[in-house]
Order: sequence, then C-alpha cells, then structure tokens
Amino acid sequence: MQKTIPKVYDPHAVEEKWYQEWLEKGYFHSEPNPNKKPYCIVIPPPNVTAELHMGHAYNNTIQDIFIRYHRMAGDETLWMPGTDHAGIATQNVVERSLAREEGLTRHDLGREKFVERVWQWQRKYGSTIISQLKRLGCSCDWERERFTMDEGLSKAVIEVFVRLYERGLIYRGRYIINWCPRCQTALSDEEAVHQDHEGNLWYVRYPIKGSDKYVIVATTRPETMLGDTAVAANPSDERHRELMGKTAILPVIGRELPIIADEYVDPSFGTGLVKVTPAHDPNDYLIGQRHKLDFVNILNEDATLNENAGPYKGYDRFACREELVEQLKREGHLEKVERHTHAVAHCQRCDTILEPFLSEQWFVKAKPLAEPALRVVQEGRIKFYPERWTKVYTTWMENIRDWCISRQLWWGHRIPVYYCDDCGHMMVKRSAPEACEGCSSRNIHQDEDVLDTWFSSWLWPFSTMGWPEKTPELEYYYPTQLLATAAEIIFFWVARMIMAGLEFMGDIPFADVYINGTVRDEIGRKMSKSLGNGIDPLLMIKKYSADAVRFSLMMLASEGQDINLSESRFEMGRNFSNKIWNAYRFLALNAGDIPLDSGVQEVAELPGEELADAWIKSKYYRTVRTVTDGLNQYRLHEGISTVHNFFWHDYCDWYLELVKARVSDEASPDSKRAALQLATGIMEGSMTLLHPFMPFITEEVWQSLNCHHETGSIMVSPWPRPYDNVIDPQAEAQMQVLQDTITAIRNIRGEMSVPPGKRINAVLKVSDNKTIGLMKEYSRYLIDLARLNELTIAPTPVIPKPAARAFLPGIEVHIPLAGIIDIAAEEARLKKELSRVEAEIAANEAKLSNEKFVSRAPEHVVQSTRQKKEELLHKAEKLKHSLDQLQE
RNA sequence: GGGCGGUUAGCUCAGAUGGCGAGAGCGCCUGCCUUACAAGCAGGAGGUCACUGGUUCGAGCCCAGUACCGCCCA
Repeated sequence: MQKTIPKVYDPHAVEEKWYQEWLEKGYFHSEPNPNKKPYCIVIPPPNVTAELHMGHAYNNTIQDIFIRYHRMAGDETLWMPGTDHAGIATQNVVERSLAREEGLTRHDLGREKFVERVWQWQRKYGSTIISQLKRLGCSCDWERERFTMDEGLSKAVIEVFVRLYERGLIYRGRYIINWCPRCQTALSDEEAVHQDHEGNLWYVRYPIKGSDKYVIVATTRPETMLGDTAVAANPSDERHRELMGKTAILPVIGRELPIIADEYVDPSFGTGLVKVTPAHDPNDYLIGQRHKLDFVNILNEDATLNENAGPYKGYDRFACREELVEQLKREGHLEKVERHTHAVAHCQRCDTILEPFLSEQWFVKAKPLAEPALRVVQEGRIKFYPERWTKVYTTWMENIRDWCISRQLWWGHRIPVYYCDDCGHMMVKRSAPEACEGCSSRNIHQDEDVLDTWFSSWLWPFSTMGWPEKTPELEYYYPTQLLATAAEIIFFWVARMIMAGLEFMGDIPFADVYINGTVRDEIGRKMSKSLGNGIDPLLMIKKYSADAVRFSLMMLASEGQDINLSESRFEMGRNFSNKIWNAYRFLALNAGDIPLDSGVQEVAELPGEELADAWIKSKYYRTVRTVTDGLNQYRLHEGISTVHNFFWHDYCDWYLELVKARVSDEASPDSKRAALQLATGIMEGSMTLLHPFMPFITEEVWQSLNCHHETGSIMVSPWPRPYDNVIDPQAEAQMQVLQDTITAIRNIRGEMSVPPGKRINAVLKVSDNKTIGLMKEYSRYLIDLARLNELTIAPTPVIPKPAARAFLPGIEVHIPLAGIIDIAAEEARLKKELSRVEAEIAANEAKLSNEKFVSRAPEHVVQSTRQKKEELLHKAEKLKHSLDQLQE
C-alpha cells in the first residue's frame, strides 16, 4: 500500500488531464485508412453564437458514445466537428453589442465594416461552444473543424447555387413570403413559428355599390382591409349566389371591390364571405392570381403603413388596427366582434409577429429534389430511429413547398448573382464578372441579399470533406453512418441534407438518423431562456463532473423519449463514479505491489477455480452481449443501465464481497493473486464497456490498474469481444441458490433486528445431494455473506427450536436463536409470507383448473405452472408447521 | 382540423416479438461508520400498470373507443 487513494473520487484534475493527453496523442484524429471500415458522424453544427445547453450536452453525448464505441470496435472513426454562421442570430448579436457599446447601427458602419465586425466577433467568441464540447469529453477530430463561412464551404455554396440555377431549380420571383419587420428580412416557411393567439374576429360591413345593402366579411386582421381588392364567397354557397358580379365599396378607402366566387373560401368561416387582400395573405395571393386582382401593398418594410393606406399612412400596424376599428365602429361599419383563437406566425429568432409580405425573393424548386429524397427513405436506405419519425419526414416531403433562400442580411453567403446597371442583364456566376455579357458594360453590381444559413448547412456532410473537390476524405468517409439530432430540425436540416446529398454527391449523406428527445425541466416544460428553467451543463459538469452529467443523461433517456431533468438527477452519476472509484480503491489497496498482468487480453481466458469466478465471468459476458447489442441497435439506455446494474450489484455487492476472504492476510499468495487477477480483469472489462459513456473515470482507473496496457489508452483499446460460450447457466443457477439462501438469512437477521456485526448459527436442511455438495463446497460464501458462526448442512439435521425459518425450493433455513428471536415478529413474518404464498397458489390453481389453459397454452408454460404450484404448496405447509411450532 | 408521443410505486422513468411474485434510481421506514465506498451496506414498506370495451387459455404489452398532458403540421 504505497500510495494513498482518496476515499472520494475527485474528477476535476482527472478530466482535464486526460482530455489534454488524448489531444496530444492525436487519438481523435482520423485519416482515410483502406485497411479499416470507416465510421463517420458529422456533428450538427451549433451556432457560433451558442452556449452549450442541456440539449447540446445530450445530443453530443450520444454522438460521442457512438464514436468512442466504434473507435474501440476497430473502425476508422471520424467525428467531423464545426460551427454554423447562423445568419440572423449572429447579425442580431453583433448589432446589439454595437448599439450597446458604441451607440451605432450597422447602417452607420456600412456593409463592409459591419461584416468585418462580425468576423471579429466570430474570432473572439466563436470557439466558446467548441471549448464547452471539449469539456464534455467530445472526441471530435478538431484538426478538421469547419465553419460554414470557411473559404472551402463558401465555395461549395456558390457552386451549388450556380448548378441549381443552371438546372432551373433556382428562380427569382415575386411571392408572398414571411417577413420579419424587426429583422427586416424574408424567412422560409420553416422559420415561421406558429403560436395560438387569443384574438378577435371582426365582422365588417362593406356597402354594395348602387344599393343600400352591404356584405359582411369577417377578419382577424382588420388593418389589412386597406389592401383589399375583392370580396369572395365559395361558388357552392347558395346564400351569396346573387351577390356574384356585384361590387362592394371598401370603407375608409372607397376602393371598388368585385365580388367573386372562389373554391378556396370556407363557407363555414364567419359569414362565408371573405375579404381578399392579395398582397398580404398567402391564400388571398393565390385568389388574386386566379382572378387577376390588383395587388395593393399597404406596408413598409418596418411594418408601418405606406401611402396606400390613405389616412393611416405612417401608422404602426397595431396602432392602425386599433384606430381603424374605432373608425369602423364610429361610422357604423362594424357589425360585431367575437373572441377568436388563431395561429399567428412569429419570427423564430426574435419572436416578432411576422407579416405575409409580397416581395422579390430567390427560391429553390423543391419538388424535383424531394422525390429522390423521399424514395431513399421509403426504400429503407436511410432509416430513422425511432422509426416513427419516418412518417413525419415522408409527410413533409410529399407536401414540400419551394424554399425561400434569400435573406435581407449582411452576414452570410452573398448570392452569386450580378446585374448590369446599364442594360439590366442578370448573370449567375461562380466569380464576379468583369463586364456585362449583354452590353459589355463594366457597371455591374452584385445582388444585395445573402443566402439562408441552411443553404450552407444542407451541404455539411460533404462540404466539410472538401466538396466540390474530389478528396480522399469524400471517397472514404462518404456516405457517413449516423446523424444524431433533435426532431425540430428534421425539416430544416435532415431533409435538406438528404436532398443535397443525392443531388450533388449522387448518394445518401448518412445511413441512420437517430432522433433524440427533448430535454425538459422537472415538470416537463421545454428548457428555455425566457422561462429561466434551463440547467447549465457547464455548471453541472463543475459540480458533478462530465462523466456524471453524461451518465445521468443516458440513464434517464430511453430511445428517443423526452427527458425531464432536475439537478438532483446528476447525483446518480456522481454516486456511480464514486462507486467505481472505490471498487478500484479496493483492488489497489489489496494488490499493493502484486503485479496483476496476467498476460492475457480476455477475461474469458483468466483462470478462476471457484463457482463465483465462473459466475462473474458469465454475468460479465452477458453484459458484454447486451451492451454491444444495445449500442448496435441504438438502445443506449439499455446498454448503460445493464453495465450499471452488473457493476454495482453483481460485481461490487456479490463478487468483491466474496473476494474479500480470498485476499485476506490468511489467504495464500497464489490464491490472492489469482483472485485479484480475475477481479481486476472484470474491473478492466467493465471500464472498457463504460468508457463510451464515462470516458474520464474509466481512463483514470484503467491507467491506474496494475496490468498490461500496450495500447496506451483505454480509448484506443479493443472493445470486449462477446464470448457467448463463457455464459454459464449452470454456474448462474448454482450461484443463485447460494444467493437466495444468503438473502433469506439476511432477511431473518433484518426482521429480527440482529446487529450486522453479530454472527449467528444456521441449520440448513437440504434434500438434494448435489445441492448439499454445492453448499458444503461453498459454505464459506454463506458464512461470510450471511455472517454465520456455526453452519450445519444436512439432509436430516436436528431442527432447532425455537427458530426463525425460511423455505426455498428444496432448502429449509433454520436460525436457532433462542433468546434473540422475537416470537411475535417471527409470527408476523411467517404469516405475511404465508398469505402471499396462498394468494399465489390460488392464482396458479385457477389457471390449472381452466381446461382451455391446459389444452391451449404451450406445454412448458403449463409444466412450469404445475411445478410452481407444487413448490408453493410445499412451502405453505412448511410455513404452517412453523407457525404451529411457534405456539409451543 | 390532421398527425405523433405520453399516462406503470410519493418523484423521475425502464418494461423487443403477450406467459413475472410488474422492475430501477431517488425519496420513505428499520438496523449498521461490517478494515473499497455513509456519494455507502443489509433488510423493508409502497402499484386495481389513466378509463371503457374487445381479441386470447392468458393483456402493462395487441385491437377499438374515451379522458387528460405534451409536441408537430395546417
């Protein structure tokens, strides 16, 4: 015992130390290696502005587990990391700091200087989340870190834009898009977040021209009436048939509105008559096109009203609504107001209410790209885990709409389109043209807009590997094996990567998609900044260790289910770390200088003469099998909970307890060495199985164990091979008999309040000779773990009286403790057991007396029911007899 | 309105292809600083598996419907 090992595991220095070591040794780095099978995951690139939250911690732990597992399993494993330039989010952050610190807007600086500021910001803060991922233990290949605005990735973006344009899949057009008046940019449909709002439904009277009658239209956004250019009803709606072809007069403005018939109108909504505002509603826009209506835009880009709004010019949209409703009421145009809940689109980034806005934007024609992307999923070439997300994906793909990709921002990839100032000619080019192709003018300007950030991240699985160049990386790692991400970006990202992969690489980007659940707070609410209910993973890592955070998250998460989290959950991981540490401490303290290098790699080959040895090996290889299968089938929770259970309960509670006697000072050096060798081998194997989940403590323990380590690190050591032939049902059954006997004695001790330190006598009446042999051979197990003094094992021993008794199949346990037994307690204990047994007998009898059960249930089920009933009857008899004896 | 998930011990959750005495961790009760670990050890209490029908010899699990909670889409 040379060294002092602290009783409590201290993770802080350990985690720091090993991460550095791994980095220095280059274990995270991968190079194409034709001798090995590639295994590659591309990280869902976090926003450069992001700070690590629990969702990141969860998602990246999952990825790291698969990466570490496959690296150990012998694959050439690459985890490709990087960050995303996050156009709107990043521009917002920099604009805010500019305003706060210098009182400037981006317009004060001008585009070029502003973009330079963003780059400065990115260089300064962009690595925050990367260093946080390192703290979590992520084994990404940092030498390959990428950023969506890198030169190479930017080149890929331009290339893709040009190719799609040339294929006719990118077009510019004037359509209704989602407009954020605060960010002052267009957004894609996916960036418009719908929330239910308690609003009103205003019923407004529009006079009919040349009559004293009026029509009543219902609207949730009365201010848009200023842009109305028609009134419409469903052609099948009898109520309004005679109105068709007439003209209504728009109040306030006085514009004449044709009354038209259109299938789109829902007769059950409001009065069955709707106002049509083609420039401010996507459905009305389509009606407008069908009926060749006027498109009257009434809004400025900041959502104030423009000159088309007549008297309301210059009003904010909401002030206008209020005033306008007042005016309608005053002038008798307001029929009634109803409460009405409806979905309102908000900006995903800033939560501002969006406006459907008519403007000129760039779009990707989605259908031709979606068709093959739909097919590869339907054909099972790409699989979703859990499987149910397949339907979410296919439904979206089947109803896909064109993708608005232009953004009125400065931070991002600028659209590679150039216009001649003289002749207006438009050119789509990989690099800026010198002169106009049409008129040779040199007065050329580039499109002001940038591209949606997702227009670069949809290329991520191959742009990070050097596309459009033909690189060895693409050749070797593409398609990748796994994408692990959250459900909310299936549409934004997963679906589009599949489209891009097929279009530009001619192959799927990944084979499996693992969709992890959402991390929620303890009462099931999504963690969010505004609710302030988030738990900071970095803080948790400081308090409980990265291993504990990873372990606890995985213990809580079954496949794809959401997890409700509270800080106390991390104690689970901390406690388990401490358990591991102390098991190690036990071995180290006992081994001292004894070299434990057995010269063999596999636990299966380690000698072990005793039943417990065969048993623990058997349990260990069951665990290897379950964990390995679990990892291969994306059942992480099953994997980690199996090792946890094995290590804590089989290994620590039983095996190490049994080993204690074999390593005591009285034991022979040989037996001590053999026992420690196997105990250490199992420990080592357990660390290996745990390593993907808890990389740090497993490395620390593995390095500290006094045995062979030619690989230099657990993270590059081989994953345990399953040895199903070492799984030994007989040893397990025999051990189970001993364990049950020990537990029965412990139960009596507990119920009788016998102090743990006090040794007691036990008499075992065992009917079967084989079992007698077993129990005699391993009587030490009983004596040590049940804390016995004298132990009698015989077919017909002298049965002591009074005694506490327990009955197992073929075994009677008698604890003769005259004077210590509490007769009343024993009676209560036996009665309780008897009533439980009797209830069970009744249940089994009911089954067996059912003819259909006997005739239709499989033979082995009937058999085991019969046998169970027999055993229980026998036991009940014994219990009754014991109760009678107590009276004596 | 359409789709999906959830409802199992006080709390948070496991329970492939229906055959258990329905499990775990935390919490609770009892006894223990038993020389690896009190972040621990031993023992124990606690559940009509949301509800209603159905299929089946047999349902927590399969089918239909209902209720509540949550998410996605329109």
